[in-house]
Amino acid sequence: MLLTLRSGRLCVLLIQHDQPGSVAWAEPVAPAGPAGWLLPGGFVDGDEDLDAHAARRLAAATGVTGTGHLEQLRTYGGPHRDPRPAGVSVAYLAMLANLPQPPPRPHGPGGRWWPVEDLDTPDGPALVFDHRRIVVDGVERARGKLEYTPLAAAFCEDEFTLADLRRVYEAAWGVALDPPNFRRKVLSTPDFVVPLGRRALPRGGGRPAELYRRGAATALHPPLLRRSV
Amino acid sequence: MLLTLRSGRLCVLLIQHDQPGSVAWAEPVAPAGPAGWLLPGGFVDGDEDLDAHAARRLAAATGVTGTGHLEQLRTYGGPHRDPRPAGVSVAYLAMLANLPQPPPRPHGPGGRWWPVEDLDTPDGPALVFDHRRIVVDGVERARGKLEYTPLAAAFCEDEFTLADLRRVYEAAWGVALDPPNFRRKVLSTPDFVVPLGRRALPRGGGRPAELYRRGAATALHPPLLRRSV
DNA sequence: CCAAAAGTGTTGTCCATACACCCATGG
DNA sequence: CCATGGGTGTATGGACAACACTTTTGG
Repeated sequence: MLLTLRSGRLCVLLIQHDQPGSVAWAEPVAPAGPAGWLLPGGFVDGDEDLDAHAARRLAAATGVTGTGHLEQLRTYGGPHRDPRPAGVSVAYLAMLANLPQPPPRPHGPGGRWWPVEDLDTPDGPALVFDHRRIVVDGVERARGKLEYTPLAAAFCEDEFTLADLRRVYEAAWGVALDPPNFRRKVLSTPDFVVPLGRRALPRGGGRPAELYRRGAATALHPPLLRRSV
Repeated sequence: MLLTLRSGRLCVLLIQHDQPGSVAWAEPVAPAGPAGWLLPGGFVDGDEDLDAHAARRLAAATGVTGTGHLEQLRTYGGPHRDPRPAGVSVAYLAMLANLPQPPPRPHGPGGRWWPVEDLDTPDGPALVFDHRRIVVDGVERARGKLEYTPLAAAFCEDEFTLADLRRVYEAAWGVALDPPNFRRKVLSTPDFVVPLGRRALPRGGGRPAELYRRGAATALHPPLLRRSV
């Protein structure tokens, strides 16, 4: 399951489920079930480490290697989940910087980025099998992890401004954050970001922002809590 | 993977791995590898929901049904993890109130509760395969979830005092908490605990404590953060 | 000069910590 | 009466939200 930020909205990559064939990084099932959208996925050959397998797939699919973030989400299993041979699905969650436009589709069913907020609207995609549940779990995981890990940087390019980082939180949480306070909070969290001493190119009015890259922290102390209740 | 609190210490249930046979709730592998300790586990028959399967196993193993907490931890897979036929292991994590003494062992290899703090000491158990990694992951998951979920109540009996609850945090985190402040924090978190209006039996000096049961909250707002840094 | 975005300063409020103190029980 | 543990009150310090203000760019 791939998450990214596009036009200030948190988006998930879905594959149209209505024709046979496969794309470079996805092996959707043959069109036995109802039409709809599903998550890209495939099968493990059996004797490979799960994390390594997922990383290899992700790299093959997107070309992204060093950047972003990839982690295991959860394992879904049991009967009545999809018409494939009974078994379990180990879902992985990837967070990536804005990929170049719609993803490549050499041949086979089309894929596109869907804003997660559109999933439950009439115009949104209908997810087949238990994939809606997986997407909900993944989005909730990402939203939660933004609070206490430096995950937000995975949604940014290697060099980013604090406004870029703030927009990740705003998009994922659907809130507006106060820029001055956000800046102080991030800079006061040790090893969250590292200043590069350079500035971004100005773009249409406004003072150019300083550039940062991700720091070495694996957890945020203190966490950056979302205003709840 | 079963966690509980025994004598104020966080403990994990391990099975001795040195003789064939099986116990009611565990099916350890035949003694092909080195001697040591492993987590109880078994095999899924294929067509059952993973969560339901884990819950059924847990109930069969301990007799515990309504209380405690059970959740999926992570899936571990790939080669070189253990001599069993290649495949993946879906680890589940259960948190339970103090079970009656060492767990039952009708026949087969022995099991016992090990304090997690002893795992890396010379006197501690040597874990085989990748089970040490699983235990570390599970303990860390439990420690983290105490902060932002009402998980601590799962380690207590159905009716408990705030001191019982506090001792869960103290054991899991290895810190001492200030009883007055802990009390205020818990009571000010909506739906964390519900007062019963009764008191526990006094036990050897000291004022009897009020009794509580778990509330309906699924997440703590605000979280009960451990003092870090 | 004006608008827009980045960044700094300031202040009031809230909350957690630390600790003094009171309550209820057993010996 | 004392020791022990449960429960309440309270002052102080730190953190954060809100917002005024300065800086630096494009038009």
